[in-house]
Amino acid sequence: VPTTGMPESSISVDGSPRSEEFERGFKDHVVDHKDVSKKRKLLPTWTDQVRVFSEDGLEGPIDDGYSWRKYGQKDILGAKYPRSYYRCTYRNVQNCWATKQVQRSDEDPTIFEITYRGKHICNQNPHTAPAPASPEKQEPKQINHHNNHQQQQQPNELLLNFRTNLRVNTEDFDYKEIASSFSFPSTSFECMKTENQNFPFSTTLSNDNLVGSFSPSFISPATSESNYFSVSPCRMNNFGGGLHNFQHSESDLTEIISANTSATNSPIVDLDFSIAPVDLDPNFLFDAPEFFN
DNA sequence: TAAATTTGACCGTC
DNA sequence: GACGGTCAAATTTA
Repeated sequence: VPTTGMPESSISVDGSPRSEEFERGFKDHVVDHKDVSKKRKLLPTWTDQVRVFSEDGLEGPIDDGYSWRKYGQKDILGAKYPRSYYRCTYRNVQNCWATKQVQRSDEDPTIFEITYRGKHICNQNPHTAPAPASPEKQEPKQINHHNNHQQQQQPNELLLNFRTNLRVNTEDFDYKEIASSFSFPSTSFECMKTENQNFPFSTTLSNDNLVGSFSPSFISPATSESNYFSVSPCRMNNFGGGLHNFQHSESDLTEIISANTSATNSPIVDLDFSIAPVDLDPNFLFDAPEFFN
């Protein structure tokens, strides 16, 4: 299959199509593949980790609010389970280029790592999105939602998700780009601080390696199972939702943050998730206007 | 019958 | 050449 004219060429840095690029990509079917590759790398990318409880009998519907169409599956070297590739159902209709990859964890098959790439620009109604039949048939949906202006979730739906899933959220973002222009939302910080005792972020992200800004306890909390960070989903929503829009990374920094919403070691979950998400703090600083596209 | 999924092939990167 | 990501024809599902 010739890949010329691949519409990915129209993807802008933040995952949103730029009209002129879009038109050019379709009219001329001219693609600079190097350019495509660069832009792919620049797409905002973040990762969620989701645990599915099969024992509670709730296999779904668990939905992240968007409609996805599977377009591929690959066996990954060194991984027990194949990786599935999904794109937005409305890719062609609404030119929404959001994609995600679902990889089942080797260590714990109930955990799915979902890597999102690109932001949804489609105008789909989250509550009319078709629900997956089961976590086995289709990947589980993450419990935390990177809420932005396009995605909201009803409390009932959240409740269902929390009952069915265990966790989680990770973020990878371009510290290089945000380091000088970005400050954490004060509200989220405050939440995390009070809730997690000592939120270990430095408010100045200025090192070559962002992970270095985290305390060991942040990366490897004293939980029994794994490297997950216990924090309420509501906080992670704010935190992640704020951050993932700023991922323009060419570095592949991954797994910076994980939230553990396990019923066994995070009893605060049920208390917290009903709290309405807090809007981005007005002090949140942006340098790049295209963040808002 | 339209939409979604499966799956082998293709392509770019390393 | 190996690997990961994507395409699209074939197949399945609703």
